[in-house]
Amino acid sequence: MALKSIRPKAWEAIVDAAIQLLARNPGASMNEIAMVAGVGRATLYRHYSTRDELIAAIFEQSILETDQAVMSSINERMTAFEQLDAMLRAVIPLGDRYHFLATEFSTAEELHQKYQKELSWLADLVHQLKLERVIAQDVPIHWAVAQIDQIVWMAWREVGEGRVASADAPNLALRTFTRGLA
Amino acid sequence: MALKSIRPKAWEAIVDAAIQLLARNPGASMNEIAMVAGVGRATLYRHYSTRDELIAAIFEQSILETDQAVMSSINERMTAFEQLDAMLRAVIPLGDRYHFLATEFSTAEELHQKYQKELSWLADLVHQLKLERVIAQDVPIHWAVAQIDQIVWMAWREVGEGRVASADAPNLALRTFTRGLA
DNA sequence: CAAAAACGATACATTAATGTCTCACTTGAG
DNA sequence: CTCAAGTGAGACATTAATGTATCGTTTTTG
Repeated sequence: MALKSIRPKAWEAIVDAAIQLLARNPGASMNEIAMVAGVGRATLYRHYSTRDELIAAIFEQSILETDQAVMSSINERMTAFEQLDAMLRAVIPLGDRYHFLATEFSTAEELHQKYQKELSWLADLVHQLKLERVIAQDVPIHWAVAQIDQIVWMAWREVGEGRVASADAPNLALRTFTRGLA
Repeated sequence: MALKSIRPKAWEAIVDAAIQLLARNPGASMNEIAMVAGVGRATLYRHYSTRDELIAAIFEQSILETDQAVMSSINERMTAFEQLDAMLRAVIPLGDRYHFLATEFSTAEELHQKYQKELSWLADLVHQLKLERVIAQDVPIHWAVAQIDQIVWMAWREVGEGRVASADAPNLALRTFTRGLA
């Protein structure tokens, strides 16, 4: 039963293509997505019968992947600072997926709640970073959370454009977040 | 001849509404824009006969306003650091306009060149900030420029959402840029 | 006040995307 | 090999946005 399929399953290719396109251009059409996924438009609709359904699937997938990446790179014995470091290293390569969450696509209530849960995790991390004196007390939590979002997306993009080596990106991001560019 | 019109001219209301909407949602329709501008859809088309034309006008207007705001708040005798400070104070209230530039809307060649000119101004500023030792030498210029873009947009948004006082925003932004959140 | 310009509302053609459906073909499991 | 499931191509209806045109009314200007 193992080694079933050499090439990726259709729905994986579709979700990948959709994330890739929609993260950069939220108006991308189903046609474009199907083409980039290397799949007929009809097939796309067989898997996700509406656009909203596709977006919900992407959302779910994005949360799953980033969550998994973060959780498997973190353990209880780490300081908050070490967790931030690990989190950046794990998540920056998934920058497009991460950014898809940050842009809060659909207005569906269920998705919104899952997203809020993710955000509150980040807010907790920021709170602990304050306790560890990594972050100053007077920085608004929302500001710090937003800054993390932006830096992850920036790092992913700069790597994608070839302006920063992928090995350097997490260091640059962590340093920019804590110490700024000075 | 003075005191001609009490209420703002139509094209101003249109451009304002368009910037406001398109900065948040690049897919906003001409209908929405007209409604928010408090103007009939036909009137919108009388002023800007295509969507692209409207976008070009917004682009031009955004460059004009931000350029003007920056230039009138800066003089030759300032250090680069002081210029950065002044620039943030001047530009953050225009965050939506600024962000409109940063997202590089249309693919028209002429617009792209004007935008590049703006970017190179920023790159120069970053270069001087390095000479003044405000920014570390090993930070990629693109990274610093992108970080300024993001911080301006973040600051404007946080003020708009009421999470940060408008008086605090420029300080927070400047500090985050140079010293990070530590 | 009177002519001219601008406006709102509305109808209309056009275009592009969405979502449905059918049919012929490929592929994989038994 | 054979059958069933999945696929690609494409026709089709529907919907929403774009852009054009007309008409009666309001606003401005001289």
